[in-house]
Formats: sequence, C-alpha cells, structure tokens
Amino acid sequence: MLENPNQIGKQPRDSNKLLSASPSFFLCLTSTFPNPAPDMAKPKNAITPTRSENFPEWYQQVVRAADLAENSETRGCMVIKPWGFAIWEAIQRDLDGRFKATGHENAYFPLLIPLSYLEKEAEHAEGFATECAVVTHHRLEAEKDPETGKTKMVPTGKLTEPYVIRPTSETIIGAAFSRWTKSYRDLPLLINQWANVMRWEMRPRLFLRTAEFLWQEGHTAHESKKEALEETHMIHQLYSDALRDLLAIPVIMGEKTEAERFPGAESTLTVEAMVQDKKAIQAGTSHYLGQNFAKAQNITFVDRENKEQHVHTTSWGVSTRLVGTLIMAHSDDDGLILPPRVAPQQIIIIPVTPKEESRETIIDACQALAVRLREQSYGNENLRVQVDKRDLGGGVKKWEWVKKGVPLRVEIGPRDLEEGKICLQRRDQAANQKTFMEKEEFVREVVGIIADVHQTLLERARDFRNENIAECAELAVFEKHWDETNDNPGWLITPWAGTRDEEEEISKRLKIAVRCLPIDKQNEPEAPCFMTGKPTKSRAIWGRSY
RNA sequence: CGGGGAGUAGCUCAGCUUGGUAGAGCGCUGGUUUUGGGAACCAGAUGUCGCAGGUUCGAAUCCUGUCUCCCCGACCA
Repeated sequence: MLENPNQIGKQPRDSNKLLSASPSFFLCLTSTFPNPAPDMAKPKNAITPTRSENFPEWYQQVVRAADLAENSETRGCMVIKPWGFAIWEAIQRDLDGRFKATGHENAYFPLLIPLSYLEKEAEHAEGFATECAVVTHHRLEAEKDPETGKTKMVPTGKLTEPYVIRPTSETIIGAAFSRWTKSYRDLPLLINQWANVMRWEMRPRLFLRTAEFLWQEGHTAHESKKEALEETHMIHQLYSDALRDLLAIPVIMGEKTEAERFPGAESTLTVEAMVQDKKAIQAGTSHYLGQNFAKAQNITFVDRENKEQHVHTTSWGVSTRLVGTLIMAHSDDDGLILPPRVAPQQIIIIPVTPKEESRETIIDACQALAVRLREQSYGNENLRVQVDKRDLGGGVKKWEWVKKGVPLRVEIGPRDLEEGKICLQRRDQAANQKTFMEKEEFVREVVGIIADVHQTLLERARDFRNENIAECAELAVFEKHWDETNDNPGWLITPWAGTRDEEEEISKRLKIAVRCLPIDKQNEPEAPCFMTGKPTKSRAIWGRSY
C-alpha cells in the first residue's frame, strides 16, 4: 500500500519526459508494461514531497495528512477541522489564563465597524484600506428568472453608511473606551476579546494568512505613556514565554522599525520565530499606540490634578497563524509533530491483538493504563490519552497517529502483557524507533517523558535557528547573501543606523526586510552600520518572511 | 493586482490537440485469508467533468464570461 498512490501513476509520465523525443515509443512501452514499476517500495516518508524537495507543498500535505483544515468554498477562508481546532483551543486556554492572571477581562465587540470609524485615524485607515470587506446592503429580495425559472437573491436595502468587516478592532473598541473612561479611577482599562477578523489577503495560505482568521486582540488604556509602555512590554514577554512553554518555539523579542510598524502605532514590539525553511514569522505583536487613537476618537479622562487628558492605548494579538508557525517549526517528513501542551491527544495507546483469544484482555489492559495515565497532569491539565480500539491494521493506526503528530504512542501486545511491559514510541524520534519499558516504570516516568519531548523540540528549534543566524558587517557580504544564487538564506544580524528611507531603499532592492531590532542587542559595542558606516550600538535582524 | 499553472469519483490524476454521451490507481463497502504492523485476493458502490452562457444533431473536449485553488511577484499588525 502506498501513502501517496499517485507515485505509481506518476511513474510513466516521468519516463515520458525522459523519452520525450518519441511519444509513440512511450505508448508502446506502457501498453506492453502497464505497470512499469511493480516493485515500487513504499515511500520512506509519510509526506510527499519532503521539506527539502518542496517546502510550501510539504506544508500543505502535512496540514492535510494531519486533518487539520481544508480550503472552503469561500475565497481565502478555511474550514478548521476538529484536530486543528483542538490545537487552537489549547492555545486559547493557556493564553486566556495568562491574560486573566495579569488583570485583563474578556469582552466582545461588533464584527461590523461603521466606515466612518475607520476614517478617524488616517494612518490606520490607509494601512488597512486595500484589504477590507465592505457590507453595503441589509436585505435580499427573491427574483425569479423568467426564462430559467430559477430564483435569484438580489441585494436590496442599500445602507446609508457602509460597514467594514473588522480587520482589527481599534476603532470600534476605541469608541467604547471613549464612553467608559471618565476619571483616572477608571484606568487602566484592560480588555481582551477573542474574535474572528477579516483581511482580504491577496495570497492566502492555510493558517498562515487566511482572509478570515481567529485571534485575540487585547486593548488597553492607561493614564501615562510609561504605564502603557509597561503594558506592551509585559505582554511582549508573556507572548515570548507562552511560545516557549506551550509551543516549544523560541522567539527573538524585538521592536519593529518605523517602516514595519502597525499603522497608527508609536511603537510595535514583535516576537519573531524562524521556521524550517529559514523564513521568519511574526508570531505575535504588541503595540504602543500613544495618544493617536485617543485623540482621533476622543478618549479622555480627568487626571489626578483635575485636568482633562487623552489616554495612552495599547493593542496586542496572536492569531491562528500560531498553528501554522508550530507546523513549520517542528514537523518532519512523516507529518505533524505536536508540542505536547497543545496536542489534542498526548498519548495514543494501540492494542496489538494478533490472537483473538487474548484480544479482550489486551484491550482491557490498555484502557486500565489509560485511566491511570489520565490521573496525572502535565502543564496544569490532566494527560489526554486515547485508546485506539478501531478494527484496523496496526500499521495503519500507527501511521495515522504519526501523521497527526501525537507525542507518544504506546503499544501493548500479548507478549508485553505477559512481561508487564509496554512498547513506547516518541514522535520526536524516528517513526520506527521503539523502546520497551516496564509498565509501572512508564506510569511513573510518563510526565517526565512528555516534558522531555517538549524540551527536545524546543532545543532542536533553537539550535536550528542559531545555526542559521549569521553576523554581517559589510554591505558586499550582505548583498551576496540575498542574491539569487543563495536560494534558502538564513537571517543576518548587522550593525544598523539607517533611516527609514535607507531601509526602504535596501529592502526594495534586495527584497529583504528588517525583521526586528532585538531588544537585548540595542546597546552593543559601537560598530559602523553595514550600510551607512555611521557608528551605532544598535543591531538589526534581516530575513525573508511569511 | 501582474505573470504562470490547474479545476474530471473522497484523494492523485488520464481523457481534451483530431466533439459521439466518462476511466485508472489508491481510498470506501461486503466477503475470505492474514496480522507486533502502513496486508492479499474476490465482489461492489461512487461523477449534471468548477459555474454560467454560446457554437453544434451532439460538448469533459471548441468559444466567451465568471469563480476557486496552487506557484512566482507586488502587498501583508
């Protein structure tokens, strides 16, 4: 059996290419040997193509093999399937806890934003103008086509003011804030909402950039710049911690340059992750909005000296893009690898039942083991354990769970049962690697083993990233690094003192951008900027990105 | 939004150039045999050929429009 059956089908076409000079010869060949490669070995890997063969295609195949999501009939929008949604739910549970622990409250604001709200902050409006879906009508009328007899629904009831489907909610939340803040005693106002937003992206990709996506957006208002900045830094750290502890993704914490900032923000903090094709992903952001939105929307309060002031606001968010990030950060050529904290199932127990007479005993033993494992907890949640009792071949089940990325697979067969052992397979190790353990020992050690899977993924990702960041001090070296001959370049870190114009010039020319100014590298020994030669203590990280 | 490719069974695709009423493999269902492994054999089900028009006696095939997906680019908190 072949995981990717089209390999057989592709065989003759590939030969055809080789023999392209003589199509008739090819026809003759195939009719004589209808199956030119009958001994096709099963693929070494569950996913075709591999990461090195074609990374974007590999990504899509992983998403499909793991049954995470699929494209829908709505342009640019995906259907998130149960296995994929459970990952998002795990991310939500964790982050929601962290937000509440730091004093934030959840609320919900409308999906539709009056067009005039978006116009209030000019820079913000411009930033999102090209990707807004607009609602212009509020009813449909049935019209029968006199020829075909088919009923068509025609929009009528034109709205006097159109609504925009929120691409982000600063403006409508700001409008609420302006009603809610009267006195310094109302501050800080710390609000989060879990919501969907819509950005009419030109080039959608499952999880990474879809037209509609799920996210959380925090919005806060403060008395002073200092307090608001503290909030953005606190959230910045919170995101970094969550990515490390939940998704096993190491990030670089940094600040965006002016050119890369959120439209309307005074400063934008980012956590940047590197995935396995060495591209960067902005995995989370935290913005200090200054008084820009407060002034545009009249969000004021009376301060401790009885003077009316504008609040200082922040906004911050992470989205379902995190799911795409974790797929690309950890998965291998056998499919998804899930960090245990977000795995919908952390342990799959597969009963091995070659003999009918011992079948029931083995299944009972598996279920008894599952019950004992579920009593234990990891990351403040009980272990998620499932016994796969389906009447399918053992190999089929095994590979399904490999592709779905379950951290641990446990098998119990008649021999194991007799010896009081289990067979353990870890998703962070090769698919055929097995470890036999005393069952009691496994029950004792399981939480440690799971934690070790997490740690292995984190270290692997960190090593990969560190190996693919190079220091660069010269423009010539920099230019060479990004030219066509280097088709998969890693990140560069450079001394940087360029202006916005200088940054835009080099970005355009070399198709490269500053990912961030890493916050722990803004006070380095003075060195000449690689582009302008001006002495600087600042460093910038450059890379291609999603 | 520009360039390229593609939409035919659940999946991967063949058929289209030279119009004649739809195929393969895998998957699925049933049966038999297997089984520490991504099984073998037998039998079976599944498609208004992306959608809408047009040309034609006849369209998966030709023409026009449209929608969607993929790749590259521009764009992207």
